Amino acid sequence: MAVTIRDVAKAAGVHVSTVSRTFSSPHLVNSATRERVLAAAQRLDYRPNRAASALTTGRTHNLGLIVADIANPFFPPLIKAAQAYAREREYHVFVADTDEDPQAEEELIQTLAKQVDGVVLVAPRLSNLAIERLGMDLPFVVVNRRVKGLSAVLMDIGHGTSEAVEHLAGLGHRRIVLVPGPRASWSSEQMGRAAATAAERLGVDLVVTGPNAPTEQGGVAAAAEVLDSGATAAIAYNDLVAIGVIEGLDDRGVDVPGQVSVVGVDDTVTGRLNRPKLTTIAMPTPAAGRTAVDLLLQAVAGGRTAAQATLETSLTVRDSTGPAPG
Amino acid sequence: MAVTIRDVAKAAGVHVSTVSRTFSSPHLVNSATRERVLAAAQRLDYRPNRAASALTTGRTHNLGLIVADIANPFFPPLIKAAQAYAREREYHVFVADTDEDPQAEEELIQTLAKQVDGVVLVAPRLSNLAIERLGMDLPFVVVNRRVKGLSAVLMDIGHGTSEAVEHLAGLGHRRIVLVPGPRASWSSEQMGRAAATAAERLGVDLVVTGPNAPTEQGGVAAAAEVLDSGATAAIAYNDLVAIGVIEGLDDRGVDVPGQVSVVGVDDTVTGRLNRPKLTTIAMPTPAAGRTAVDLLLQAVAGGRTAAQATLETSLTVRDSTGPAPG
DNA sequence: CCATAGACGGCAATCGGTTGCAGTCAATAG
DNA sequence: CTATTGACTGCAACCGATTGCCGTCTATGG
Repeated sequence: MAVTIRDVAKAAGVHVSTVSRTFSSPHLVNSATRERVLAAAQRLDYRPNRAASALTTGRTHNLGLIVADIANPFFPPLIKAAQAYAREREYHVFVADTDEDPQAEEELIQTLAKQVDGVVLVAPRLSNLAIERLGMDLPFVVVNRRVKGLSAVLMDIGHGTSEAVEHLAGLGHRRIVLVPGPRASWSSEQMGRAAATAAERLGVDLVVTGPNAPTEQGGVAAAAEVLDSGATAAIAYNDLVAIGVIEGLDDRGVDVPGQVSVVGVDDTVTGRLNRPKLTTIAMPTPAAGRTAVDLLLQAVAGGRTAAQATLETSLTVRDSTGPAPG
Repeated sequence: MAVTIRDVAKAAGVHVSTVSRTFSSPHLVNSATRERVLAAAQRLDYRPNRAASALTTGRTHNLGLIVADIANPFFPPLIKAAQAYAREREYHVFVADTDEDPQAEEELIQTLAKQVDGVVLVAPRLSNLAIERLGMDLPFVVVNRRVKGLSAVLMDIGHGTSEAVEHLAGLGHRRIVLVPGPRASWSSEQMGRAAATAAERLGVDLVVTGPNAPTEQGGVAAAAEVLDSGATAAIAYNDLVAIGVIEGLDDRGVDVPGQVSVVGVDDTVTGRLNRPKLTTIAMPTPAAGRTAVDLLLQAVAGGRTAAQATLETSLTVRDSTGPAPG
């Protein structure tokens, strides 16, 4: 039914192995022969059967991309970029979603393992130990996490956080409250550290609340704490939390940015379109997606090199921050 | 290296064909034998190689899901649901993104064709003819489009649109402006028709502007036309456009919903978190994703049955609509 | 003019499962 | 007691592409 390598071989008057070589190692076949084969392939609209080649070579030309929640606005730009970049390199991407469940994550990896050449894990929920173990069988790249022996892409929230603190201090804020995410989050930690350093350097007070759910509700709930802290500016774990905080403050009749300034993290569409437009620490998610695929393909092709890439973040100032009141 | 069917056969003391049958047609093997095989498989942590089975059966157990733009907030919930539903049925999903380019779409389908059992096309940009042609080789399901001979999932925007018009008329608006999307959009057409019918029935004026880009910018640009129309309420092509319209009106000092009411379409997070919270026609995107996969698997398993599923939309009232001024 | 290296391309085994066919064995009918 | 049937299970030929090995042919050096 479908056109196979044999049909092409017959049409070009050569052996199947020659056809195979024309595609996988062209330098091994005489250019005249090659032309003939390519012409026949073209004419018959031949397309190699990847399953067959996967069987012999062990390379599927597929990658897995595992995220916590596709619908969380943080992920789509990363998925989009990773997928486009992979496609340019003749790889297809399975996208899967764990619904934030570590066990689902592990099962997913297991079933995916045989069908992909490698997997990108974005902000995995699994324990390091589990990931290391899985990493022995299959190349992995982790994003926003550090796991011994695996390549990693880290979005360094530290720099952006410092910028945010400087920005707020520059606007006259003397007391800033940090509204972190879930307790175990790597980026929450990074933010805390960077904010503390910057605050000390600039002589402003830093208060930390939380932990909070990384959602709008989490932000709404945190609004009370923000007010109690006596701070005039808040840096939230991500844009959703920031929006929640703004909403919670609004419910209490507190104006943003008039009375309290709020900074988000991620630079999602949602934040960009929010009103007031969110000042936010932009995460280079498309670059992270591309870099992750890049490192993964290196690991697939090359050897056990565990490379690290650190991507910078920076502050994007919009309308949710303003001069300190008074 | 990896555990194969032969290892399991050896461990269980049976022939490979028996192992194969224990998995693919259990009823053909004696239950005692089956137990033994399963135990051995379990012990060795055997996982079938899908590439191998794809080679003989022609079934890859993979599906393709093609959307215009992963980062457009309309798609992620659909992708998420489709993927989860497919996984329950032991299918994996390749997600790919055409960047709104019909040619990329066609190429993508071509390269994907050999590696999937079927493809879901969401709001394809290709011509019907091209899709029909491709559909001869591979099962397809189209979402929000009708193509002869193919299964389709339609989100009937008509009902939601009528509700929106009724809602606005009930609030005293006598003149409503429709802010449609791109000229060729199927749903724009549906909306136009439904809005006209409802408006006539209720005796309110309906003005149509556009066409507009389906983005925030498109909405901002359309704000002037909205004002010129003299309408006190607008129904936009989607949430992004609605947000743009609100922003454009705000720039001109027009209050929403005080002076003009605005209704969006899609019910995206972005709209939900907008301020004012968007009144919107909710699209059942997760259900559409599931239904599409469902119909696709039917087409894959069964025959050439072209089923149609129509999903209803309905109005979700929030804060961007209010009583007509005056 | 002959030996030899190098370039090319054919041969066939192989990857891991699947499946039509046939053989074995015990139970049942006659 | 024998023929027949049905339930299992083994055998081996595939699926489509890859690749190590080897033979052939030509060009080149001595």
